[in-house]
Amino acid sequence: MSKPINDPLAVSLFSEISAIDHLFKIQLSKSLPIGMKLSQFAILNHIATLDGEKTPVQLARSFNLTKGAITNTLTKLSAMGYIHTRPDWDDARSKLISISTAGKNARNRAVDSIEPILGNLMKVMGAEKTKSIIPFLRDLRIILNNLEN
Amino acid sequence: MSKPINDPLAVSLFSEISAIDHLFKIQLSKSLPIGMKLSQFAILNHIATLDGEKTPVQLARSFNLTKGAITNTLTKLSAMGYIHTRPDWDDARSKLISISTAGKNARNRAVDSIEPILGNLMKVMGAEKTKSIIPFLRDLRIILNNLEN
DNA sequence: TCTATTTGGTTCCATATCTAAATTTTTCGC
DNA sequence: GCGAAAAATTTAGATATGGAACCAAATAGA
Repeated sequence: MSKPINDPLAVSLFSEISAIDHLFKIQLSKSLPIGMKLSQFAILNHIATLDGEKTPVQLARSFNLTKGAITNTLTKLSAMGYIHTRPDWDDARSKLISISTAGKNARNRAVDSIEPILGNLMKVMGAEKTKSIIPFLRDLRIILNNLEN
Repeated sequence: MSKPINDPLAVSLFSEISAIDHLFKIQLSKSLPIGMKLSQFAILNHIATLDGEKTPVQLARSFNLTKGAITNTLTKLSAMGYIHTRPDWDDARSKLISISTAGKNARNRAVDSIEPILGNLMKVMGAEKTKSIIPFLRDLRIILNNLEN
């Protein structure tokens, strides 16, 4: 027999996460240098913190986006001079993306700009408490990421 | 003096939340009845769980969207017969939105369809653990929601 | 080796959202 | 009553993203 549980706990969890994500993105988008969009910052920030080279396909996997979407965003980042591109000498089909000095500066400007908000949030929420939450979120993200498509 | 902290904890927190939100929405969108979109389900689910009437402006505030965006989505929900609309007898400028039987059915179909995923997630993550996380998320959501615009 | 398949990337098109601003109608404070 | 504010709609347009078709290069296998 069917047994619809309709888990209110899961609904609460994802409702809160969805709301937080939405609200934070609103704040973040206000902090970006003019001309830079959220999708662009996400990739720029990812490359900046990883501090290495990434191929478009790797980025597509990291962000769970299609190759076309990544191509689109990388084209814009390149037009703004925020990234460098070089061939992959081991695989002529591929290319490697790295962040430029201008890209680092733009990224840092954005991060500095939201820093007050982040700092205040951490102060209110508590660093220890926050730190204890992250593993849960990471596990959840990994499980979701491994679901069959 | 300026003291850029560049809080890696906050970066981790919002990175994970963003990834979770994105991944979950992918799964959810696959579970929706054909023709129903994510933005429509979000509103439908909101009205269904609240089990009352809402004005477009209230919905716009709940979801942090513009009135235009809500009008757009409500028009589509109405065209599909998922919601009812009636005048607000106390304020002729306003109107009240409620969910229809067809809307409830469609919403329940969607929820039933993701139920296996949700159930499995809760089993893996642990109901108690999840329950202990929610207050943190709710607080964070409230703080973000109260930030100056 | 030759062929079939897979993979990295790009392009093009469709569509989902959403914002912003202008507009209409109604309400409300004074 | 009047002017300001609020509810809802309309319109125009920006953005992001998926999906499919396509090319070129790599790779597996017979």
